[in-house]
Amino acid sequence: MSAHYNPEIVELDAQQHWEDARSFEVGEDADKDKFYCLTMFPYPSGKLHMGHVRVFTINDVIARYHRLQGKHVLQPMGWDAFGMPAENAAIQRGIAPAKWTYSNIEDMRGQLKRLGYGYDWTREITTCKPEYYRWEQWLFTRMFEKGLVYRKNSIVNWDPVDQTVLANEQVIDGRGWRSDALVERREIPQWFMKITDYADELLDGLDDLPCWPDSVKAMQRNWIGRSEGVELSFDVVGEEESLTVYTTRPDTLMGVTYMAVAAEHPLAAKAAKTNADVAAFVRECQQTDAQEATLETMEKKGMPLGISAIHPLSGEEVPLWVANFILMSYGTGAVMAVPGHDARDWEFAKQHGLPIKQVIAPADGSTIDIDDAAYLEKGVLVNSGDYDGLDFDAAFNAIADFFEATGRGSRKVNYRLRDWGVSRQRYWGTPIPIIYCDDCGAVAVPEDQLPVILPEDVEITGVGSPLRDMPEFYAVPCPKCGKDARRETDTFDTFVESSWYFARYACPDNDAVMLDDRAAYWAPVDQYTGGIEHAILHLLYARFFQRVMRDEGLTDVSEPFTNLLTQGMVLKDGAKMSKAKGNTVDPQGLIEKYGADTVRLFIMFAAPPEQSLEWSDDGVQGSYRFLKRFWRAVIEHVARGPAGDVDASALNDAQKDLRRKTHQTIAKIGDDIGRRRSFNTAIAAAMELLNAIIRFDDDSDAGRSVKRESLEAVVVMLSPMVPHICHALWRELGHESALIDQRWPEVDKNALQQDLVEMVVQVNGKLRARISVAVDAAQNAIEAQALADENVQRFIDKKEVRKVIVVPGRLVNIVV
RNA sequence: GCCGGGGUGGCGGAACUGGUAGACGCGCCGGACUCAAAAUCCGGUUUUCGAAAGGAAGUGGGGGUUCGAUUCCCCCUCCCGGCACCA
Repeated sequence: MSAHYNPEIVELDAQQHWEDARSFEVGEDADKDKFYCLTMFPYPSGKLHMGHVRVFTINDVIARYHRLQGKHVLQPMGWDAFGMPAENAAIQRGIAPAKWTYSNIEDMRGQLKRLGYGYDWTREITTCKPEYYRWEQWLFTRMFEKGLVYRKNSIVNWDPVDQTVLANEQVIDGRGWRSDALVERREIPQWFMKITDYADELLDGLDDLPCWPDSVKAMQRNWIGRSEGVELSFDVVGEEESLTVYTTRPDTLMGVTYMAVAAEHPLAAKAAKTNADVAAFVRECQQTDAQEATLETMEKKGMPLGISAIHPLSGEEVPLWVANFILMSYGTGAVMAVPGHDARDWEFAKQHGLPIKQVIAPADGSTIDIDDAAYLEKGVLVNSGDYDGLDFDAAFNAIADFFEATGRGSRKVNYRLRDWGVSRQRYWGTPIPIIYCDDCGAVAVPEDQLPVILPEDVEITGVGSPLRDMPEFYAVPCPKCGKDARRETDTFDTFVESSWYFARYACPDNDAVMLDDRAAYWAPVDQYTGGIEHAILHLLYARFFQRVMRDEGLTDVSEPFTNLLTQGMVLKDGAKMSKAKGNTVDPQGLIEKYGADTVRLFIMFAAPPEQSLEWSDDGVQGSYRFLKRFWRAVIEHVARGPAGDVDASALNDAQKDLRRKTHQTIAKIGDDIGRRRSFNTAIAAAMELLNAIIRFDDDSDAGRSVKRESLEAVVVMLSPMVPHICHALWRELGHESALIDQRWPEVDKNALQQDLVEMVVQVNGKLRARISVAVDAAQNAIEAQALADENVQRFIDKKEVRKVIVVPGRLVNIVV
């Protein structure tokens, strides 16, 4: 083998070996300990970017590490192939979305292979193919039969010029990205999945996920937003129907001084008919996009409707307002306002001169001024008639009981989580398997007529969906009565495909059922790796779908992902890489220049996986330099002739030191990768060991055998990160069998033993000396040695020693 | 606005359970090799005072708990992710 490191030769050779040996194709073997190791599959945008390289490398390292631990590892790959970019490419370049997508997949598959990832390509999934999406159409029809899906009106971003529904991303500062027209909120009928039926289970299930990051669990908990409160109704003067509101603070009920409804609320619409100002205000509210962040950050505005509600306890009239920050989609679209004890209500009241009433006082008897700020804590009721003096719990129950007894309200558990709207008015997605019949209503497409195939040969104009202009697609007979009917032309949200693909990798070729026995073998995913940006939506939808599949009898598993790793972004010059900023780094060029191993090594070394990673071309150089040193170290060692096994009983001190370092490093790297997932420190430890090996200049038989043991350990331990060079060096070290089939080295505990240990001596917490003590030294002996130190004495300076703290093996702190 | 995360040398980062701040790498400085350069190798590198020994300061800012805080608590600030139609 060449004395010179040539990454291209080394890498293509290793990849050829893995392909010939089918190293990564796995079947189901009940006797083996399975490990299902998965990344969030990519959208086939055309070219791999550094974010992809990062997440796939992290996962490949974990997969290869577990394989070295003797696990039966499955690492599949596929394509999240439906979505907007394909339509945009079609508009801009006139290529049909399907053609563009399939060509991108070809390119990206080639790039993935060049990076040496250990995928079982026989299980590849492409979501835009009918053999994949037919099963989510089928599951949807099952959900339809069970009442788990329904149709209702909901708000979309409407571009009045392009006559098109816009994605939030296509709304820039409230205007359509292509037309520049002010976006309007518009209500259209859409399909929803009842994820709220599973709200409690999705919430409680988080407790069964000890290996998920706490931050992700916290975000999901807050997103589900379970709260316990009371739903109660206020009569409205001159209206038959009362106004229902939900509150988690019924104890503040006597502090209600006004009420507010959303612009889309029926009462606002009714007032608008007779009040031009209200009509104008409601119109103004609708001249904005539908994003929550927009609603929450815009200036809080409101207008009195000229209608009053009757306070259910006091009988007083309170004014009814319409406000731009009330969400029709959350709760009942109406709120009772308690400006004394709610920050937003307080601000709104101040702004519009509405009264502020204190009805809660601090429990400790202190006084507050409700005119300065709302008092948000729970306390004791005041100015609340019969309820005065009660604390939160007592007041909650007394008021809830009162309303339940009078039939005007009830205790209610409420969720922030809303049902999942899955309809998209787009072409490039899975057709929703529904047919509308004038007589039979919405009818699910029968199983024997699935899949509903999306026509791929279409022209995309950017105005509406082409499916709406294709009678050959939408004109169908009603499956129930046979009358002329119309097929649904909306498609699914692409989150539907990504909510179950992980299960389908087990049996991608089964055309009879959605999931089979092989899915039972592989589920759940043992390790799931993906971007933190998916912490809520994708991961929550996938957890929901897993339960829907379970309740359909397709699996016994409730939680799809056992361990979750959320990796950070790749930055350049402190900003996310983007074409617009011109700060992208193309992985392809770097692979050609340095090879895949250098890129993989740098990306794993530059930052811990959860943190954002700052790209550095100089850092890549450094990784390349390290691999060259690594190569040379092994080649030079081998060139000096054979080395036998280590005889641990016949080593000198320097040989013992290198052996100790070797076995300490084996323990550290195993812990860093296996438990801590701290790949950057694992690589640092390997670098340190290699530095020690190179410095170790001992050509005796014993010296060479110790060195060989160390080098072999480094080769095996670095192989998850840089598999190609390690494959070659393992051969170089004289092994017949391939590295991919080896096991992780074992720690020799005897090699770890040492006689002396360095301890730090502090005086009043400040470092003053280092002492070398016997490992088994008694505490008072250590104290005596520390006190005897010259510099320590200087700082004690004849002051009285009040206390000595000894932390065995670490430090002595002398307090004077 | 709300929820979650982050801020440590010139730079990326390390310090895992409250116990040596700056491992490892980059960059830079000096040296070796070379006609020269690249590559490679050796040494140095938080700031500051000092010839040195050895001090002082220091982990976004302010306060607190502790013998001891990058680590725990409170307040503030800046940056990043998510907010339901980007994926």
